[in-house]
Amino acid sequence: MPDDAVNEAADRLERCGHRATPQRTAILAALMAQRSYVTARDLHSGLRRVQRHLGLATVYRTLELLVECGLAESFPQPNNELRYAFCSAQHHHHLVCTRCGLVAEVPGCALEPLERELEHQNRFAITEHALTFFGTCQDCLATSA
Amino acid sequence: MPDDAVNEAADRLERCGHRATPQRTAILAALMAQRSYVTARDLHSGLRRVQRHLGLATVYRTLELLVECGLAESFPQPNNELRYAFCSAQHHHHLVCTRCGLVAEVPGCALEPLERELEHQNRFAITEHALTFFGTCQDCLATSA
DNA sequence: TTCCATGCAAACCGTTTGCATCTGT
DNA sequence: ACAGATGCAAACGGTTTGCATGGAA
Repeated sequence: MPDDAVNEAADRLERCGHRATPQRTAILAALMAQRSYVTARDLHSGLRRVQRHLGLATVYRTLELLVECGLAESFPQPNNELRYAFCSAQHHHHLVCTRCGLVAEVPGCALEPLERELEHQNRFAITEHALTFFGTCQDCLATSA
Repeated sequence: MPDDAVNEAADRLERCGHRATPQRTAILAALMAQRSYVTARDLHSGLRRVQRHLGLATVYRTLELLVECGLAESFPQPNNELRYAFCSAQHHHHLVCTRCGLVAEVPGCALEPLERELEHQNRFAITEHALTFFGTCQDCLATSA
């Protein structure tokens, strides 16, 4: 992950009124370096190699902050844990590989006509939606072939 | 909720190789009677009025069973709890009212052309997707007006 | 009789909170 | 000096599990 991308994200954190401390920057960089969505514990154990006294609570608090600032998204799992992925600020959907956990962003949205139709049919004022595609990524397809 | 709908669901449970015990049928009927998605505890405290010794663990185990048989869907919440809703066996999406929690099914799917396009663009074999719309239902719209 | 299902309580585990300490401004 | 941030450990809360009992085939 290039440093300037991390710096840009750290700037956004400050613009939201929060300090970009070394811990937070490290957590942010670690999250941005992931290919798949991860748990707080994943990040914590990875980062402990570098920052020996990093607290797990700090990781949780930072991830919550990142979500609040639109820098991360949380994916509640069926087994009751939260996985996090760095994400861009604009609207997007996700492709999740069910084999390796890779999460890719799909920019843009082609759902608006459908939303208008549903609103009319159901008398429902739609304000947001969540769309995630599950499947197998290119690498995993290659591995299994 | 009409009895025959409950019976039909109970039959499916048996076809999946599980007994339709009085507890399970009661939990199923209670779930089917909900307008919104509920927690295991919600169902448990509601049902205790009728079945005084119903165990919370039985509710959890039954809900897991219903999901397994395609009779219910679980909605992991950001605050780390699971909410459940009865659902039909065929593919559908959901409309969730963020004010009252109502969950409505939207039958059918208009996403297949989009999926084909994404598969091609991203070299990703899509096997499923989850689509939920959030907004305000008719009743809540009326109340706020 | 055998196997599945239940109720109860204890264990589990991811997450949150309290609090003393530390750090940058 | 002050407000925000951190680390540690304890508390929390939803969910799962162990186990003895109960019930249907």
